[in-house]
Amino acid sequence: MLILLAEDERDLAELTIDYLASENIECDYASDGAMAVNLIANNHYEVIVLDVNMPKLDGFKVCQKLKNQGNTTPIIFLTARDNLQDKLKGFALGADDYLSKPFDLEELTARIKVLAKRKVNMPTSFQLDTLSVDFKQCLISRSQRRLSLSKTQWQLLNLLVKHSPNVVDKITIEDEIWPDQQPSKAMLKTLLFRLRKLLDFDGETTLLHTVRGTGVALRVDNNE
Amino acid sequence: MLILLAEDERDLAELTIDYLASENIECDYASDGAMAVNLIANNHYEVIVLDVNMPKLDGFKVCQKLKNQGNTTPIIFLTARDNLQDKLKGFALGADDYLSKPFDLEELTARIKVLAKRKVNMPTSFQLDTLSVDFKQCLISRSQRRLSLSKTQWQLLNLLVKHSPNVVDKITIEDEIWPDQQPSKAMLKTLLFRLRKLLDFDGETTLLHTVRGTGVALRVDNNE
DNA sequence: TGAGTACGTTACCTTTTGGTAACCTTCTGT
DNA sequence: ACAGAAGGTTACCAAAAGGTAACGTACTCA
Repeated sequence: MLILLAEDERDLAELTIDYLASENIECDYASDGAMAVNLIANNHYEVIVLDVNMPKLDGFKVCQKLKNQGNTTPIIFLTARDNLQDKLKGFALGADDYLSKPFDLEELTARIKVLAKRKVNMPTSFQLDTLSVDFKQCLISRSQRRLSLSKTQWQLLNLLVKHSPNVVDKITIEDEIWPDQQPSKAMLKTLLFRLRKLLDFDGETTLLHTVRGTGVALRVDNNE
Repeated sequence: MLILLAEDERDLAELTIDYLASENIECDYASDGAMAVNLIANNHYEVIVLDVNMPKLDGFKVCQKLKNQGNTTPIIFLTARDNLQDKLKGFALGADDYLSKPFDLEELTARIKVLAKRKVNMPTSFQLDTLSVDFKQCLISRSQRRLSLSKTQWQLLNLLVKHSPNVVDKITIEDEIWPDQQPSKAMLKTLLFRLRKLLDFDGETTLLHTVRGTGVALRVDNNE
């Protein structure tokens, strides 16, 4: 699970990030409001933890901005002051939860998990040529024909879809699918081969294009 | 908006009810856990506020009971003790929020409103193919045939219904059903096997679909 | 107290997978 | 044109995932 932590006290942030990591919650980190807005614009977080007091843009402003953009990611505010007015302001702005510092890391974790559990959205379906994919349902078909992918194949496809029609380079793929350590170079070759066999059969247009020396792209390519 | 307040201190309860009324939140009131369970069975509340310390059945027990029945109404715990262990226990049981006494009525109001807002109104009944389920009454049948599920089976079914027709990840299921500690991996297998035996018998369409490497989905799947 | 149920565990078997090596084929720089 | 590199294809095997059955313990309820 990936969340965003926006908090200007570095020590506290570091401590928090370490603790959350041990609970399998990965953190992106912003040390001020502007950075937070930026990260949020470019990433998908399951929960956003916002310190109220931050340089550049305070937590309230960040929250307001998100809500104005129609962003519905759950937000937890952190505040140094145990100030009722602040809390109410936070809730009025659409906060989903509120913690006063000092807080227990375990409690933060519990609250993050509660919020994450109820959220849903992700890019769910994708169409390209005669290929259609629904990641939520884990359904995929090419020209009406239902296909069945293995877990790793889904991962790879997901990556390709996310970047389509751009090229995803081999390193990126390897890091994503085998985060622990490098597989033999043959592995990717084989994985790709197997996925290709499933997607690009018979008379179908080729969708999985190798870019020699770089990586792979998922797209329709009329002239080649 | 109608909520349930379960709290054994009459004075506090009265005060709270009055205040909430001024905010257009109507309260049903239970002075002990057993009464709370009773009221919940016969009414529909948008939020349930549970005191942890109550005669008959304490707040935790009430919560557990609800979750076992597949009830998903948001729950806020109240506790006299500002005790982290209690909080964590509450969250583990599926609490959505937690307030320590003494609390500000305005804060309680704010939190109630937050929870009510995002409530997704789990439909009380669900139909799919020849399967029909009524969560409120805990009734389930397939092709007119009445089935009887255990509480864990209800929990699982509830989860599956909530996500249907999407795939529910094995991890999600395990976290939901055995929040405390990881069961042996065989447990889910067996649970699923048993539920499947109940739901997908004889000539009925398969509704419980395993997605290898990922999880399970409850849906009709015509072409596979 | 005793039958019945729920549920955790273990064991066994089948199917699917993920990794590897070996061997082609195509491309590229010199 | 040729050597090497990059990529494609295949076959093989061990491990993982899943389905099924059976067993024992604990709990429930009369």
